[in-house]
Amino acid sequence: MKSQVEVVKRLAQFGVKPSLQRIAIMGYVMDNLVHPTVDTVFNGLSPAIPTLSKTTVYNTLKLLARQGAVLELNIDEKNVRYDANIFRHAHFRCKQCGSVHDVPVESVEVLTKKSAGDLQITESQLYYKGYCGKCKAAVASETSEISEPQAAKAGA
Amino acid sequence: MKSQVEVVKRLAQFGVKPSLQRIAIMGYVMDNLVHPTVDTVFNGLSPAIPTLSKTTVYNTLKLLARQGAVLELNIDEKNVRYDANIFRHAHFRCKQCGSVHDVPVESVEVLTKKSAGDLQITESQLYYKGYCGKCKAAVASETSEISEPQAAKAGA
DNA sequence: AATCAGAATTGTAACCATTACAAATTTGTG
DNA sequence: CACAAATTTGTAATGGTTACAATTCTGATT
Repeated sequence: MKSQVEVVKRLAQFGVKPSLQRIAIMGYVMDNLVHPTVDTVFNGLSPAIPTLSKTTVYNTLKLLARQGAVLELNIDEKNVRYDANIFRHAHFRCKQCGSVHDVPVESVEVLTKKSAGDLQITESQLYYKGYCGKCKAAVASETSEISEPQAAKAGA
Repeated sequence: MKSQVEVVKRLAQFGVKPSLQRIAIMGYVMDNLVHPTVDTVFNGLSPAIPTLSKTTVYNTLKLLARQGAVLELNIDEKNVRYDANIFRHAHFRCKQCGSVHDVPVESVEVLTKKSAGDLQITESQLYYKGYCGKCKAAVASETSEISEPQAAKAGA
């Protein structure tokens, strides 16, 4: 549980004026580094802030992303995901269970801001896809076994 | 204009049975390497194939992507984009005009398939964002005009 | 050629994440 | 306290994508 002070500090650092909702949302994302979606954040805070509107969650996360206080991930083709870890790192999404994991980037220079030709680069994202530890085994056995074409879906 | 033979060859190479629509769609994407959206492909082919259904374009492009005959780009948060250039390269999207450009990847090893810890990586995408040559100048003059309190902070 | 099964295509109707918008509430300031 | 600006809220669209059932096409067999 991040202290309120740390959360407000993050907001201030990126020029976001604090409010009850903004502190709660920023705090939630800082506490839950599992790359939550808007719905996840909303459902997580809704009990504590019953008046919270989903529109506020949308707007606030967009604001935080615009100001650089959080990262906006488009690795999930369904929903946008948010990441309070703003240090340089890559992301991995499991094609089976949909979970998103952090991946350290060893060759940092590839992601560094720079100009390529006449393109002025301001941001970059490195996305990996594949199968996470839990799903790897299940998928492997599925494809190697002859039986059930669809049925075997091993509890993920 | 790619020859029909080349298009059919691409389909065969990735195990896609050819049909009038599939050849047209695969051909369009091979001819138009500007990372077209589903709508662009549909509008481009619609005059020549008046009976074409947008659902077919959706289904076919998804099929081609699943088989590896084209790349599916999620760099545009609005629409999925498709790329017939399946050689390893990165992409850049202009935050102003939305155009998507190819970017050669100098450090190829970062994008190579591998296993990171217990993650089995099968695909990767490197996305850059910023301002293209055309928009760079316009945006620069905009922000430098009168010093705005917001612009200074958001620069990061 | 006629038939028939499976595959591919089509069109319509949903789905659902996201945004637009206007009203209501809160906040800061004199 | 009062007023203006900023923030939050709820509802109503928007629009890309998918589900689904009906139709059409393909290709093998007779």
